[in-house]
Amino acid sequence: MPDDEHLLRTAEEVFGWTSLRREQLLAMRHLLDGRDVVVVMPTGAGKSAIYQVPAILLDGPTVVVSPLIALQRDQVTSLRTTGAPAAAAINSAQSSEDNEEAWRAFTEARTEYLFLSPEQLAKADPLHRLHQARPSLFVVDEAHCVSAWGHDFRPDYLRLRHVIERLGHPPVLALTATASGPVRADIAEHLGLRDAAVIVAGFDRPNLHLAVRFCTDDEERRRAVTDWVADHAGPGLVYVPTRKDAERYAADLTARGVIAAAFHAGMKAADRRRVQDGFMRGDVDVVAATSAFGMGIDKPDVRFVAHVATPGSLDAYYQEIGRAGRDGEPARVILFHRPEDQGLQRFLTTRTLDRECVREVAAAVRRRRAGIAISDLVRRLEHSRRKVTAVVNLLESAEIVRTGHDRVRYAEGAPPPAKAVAAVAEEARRQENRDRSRVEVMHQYAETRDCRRRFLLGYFGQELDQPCGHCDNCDEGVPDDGSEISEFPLNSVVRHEQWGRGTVVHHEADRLMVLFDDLGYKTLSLAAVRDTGVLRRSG
DNA sequence: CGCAAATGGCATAAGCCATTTGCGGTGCATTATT
Repeated sequence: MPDDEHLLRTAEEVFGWTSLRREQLLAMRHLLDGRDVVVVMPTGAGKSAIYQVPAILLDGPTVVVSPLIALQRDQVTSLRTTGAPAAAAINSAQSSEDNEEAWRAFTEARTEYLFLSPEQLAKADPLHRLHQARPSLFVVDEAHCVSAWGHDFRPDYLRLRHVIERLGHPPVLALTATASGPVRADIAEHLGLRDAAVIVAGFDRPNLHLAVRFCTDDEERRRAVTDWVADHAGPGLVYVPTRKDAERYAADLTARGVIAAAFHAGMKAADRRRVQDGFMRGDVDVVAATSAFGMGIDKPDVRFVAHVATPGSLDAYYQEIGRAGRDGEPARVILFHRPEDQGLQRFLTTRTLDRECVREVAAAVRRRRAGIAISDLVRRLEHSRRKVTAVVNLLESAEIVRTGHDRVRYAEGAPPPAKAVAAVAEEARRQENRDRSRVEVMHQYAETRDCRRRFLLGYFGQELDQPCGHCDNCDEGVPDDGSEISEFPLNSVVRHEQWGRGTVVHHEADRLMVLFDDLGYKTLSLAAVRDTGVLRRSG
């Protein structure tokens, strides 16, 4: 029987789905063929189905890496309402008895879907048990976390490629709702995907009206935001840059008669749950939140998402505004912008490299000819696990060390530890520059006079040849000054004499924005480019 | 980098100004104490 029929029949018999979307079917077919797949698809479009169905047809259990325990729980619960085989999660929120029982069921092949954090997979024992169960499918859910968090906050995300290799590289599926070109490449690279099929559904959300309001000082902005929110029907979200602002905006809004609550990672778990449940039920109308709020929130009727200050990248911004208007009804997206906000983002993207720690890790690895496990490094050195892991990751991308299936070894011919520090610092600097350039693009979105949707979609590699007619700049009338720059069309590959290879991502008046492979995003003046001839098309 | 809180200097004293200092976002897992 052909794959499609198998898939469709399983989808209907087990899950009750009478049809599958073209992209879903395509991704599933690749997985059955043993191919790695990256899928970028909006929330609610049925991303989970892409692994849930083939999991049943493939002989062996499915491992799902999920960033939040709450998400793991949601997935297990939702699978249990279907006719699918057993699902379980293993994490620190469960008792060790429950975890042990889950492992037993899994290794005895009584469980089809197992949900885990990347941190679980960084431990030797869980990895060993996983290996024994011979999983036939490896899924990374919310895969943008690999790129967004793996480089510093949750470095075990960058260790997943070794986990995948250890498991014999079963077909890997990376799922996310938001990923620009470089983020997709980052995901594929750091998961060690081989010739992955990349399936990207459209990014456009035409029902969202996009706007930016410029504010000169903080007090003016507070008034503008509270006025605006009080004037607009919820449910809505107000994203703020700090925990303190979350509290303050929630209080200000409450004083204005809005049923509002704060949400940030500094709150007690019980309070967070209360706010989230209240928002889902409709008891809380507006949540003033830091970036902690949102993953796993799938509320269809969010009528607005307002931002106090720009987040660190358009990727993050798109992720956050994507929570508006999922029901397809009109929703408003507005950014209350102050150029000074960039300061915080610059601070947050600054990587303070502990050179001494790098030297110690490098030296410790080098002493062990046979290699050393990260957990042993942590035991020997006076640094946190997170820090040691992040340093190993940096050493690895600077090609000072290599990782086998469980140990880190010094690379043959690599410079000694004292010199390795410089190479690592260089690598860290490159990453910082890329992050900074993304902060800069976010800033340019806020200041653009072009159609905002065109800017946003261009960033994600999707061309919009007409102004959208549904953003503040279009409402004002986008100057039609031939922003087509014919010699460097959108998405064309270019080469700069100093900066190397890049891709054109945006045109505006007499400027073009190019994403360089090594440097990140840069804005170039067309006049200067024409005069000097430093930029050429290449392919 | 930008902002707010803390500190310090002035000196009839209290409070005002200038300067310095500290802080700023995401979660997992683990472990020692109530």
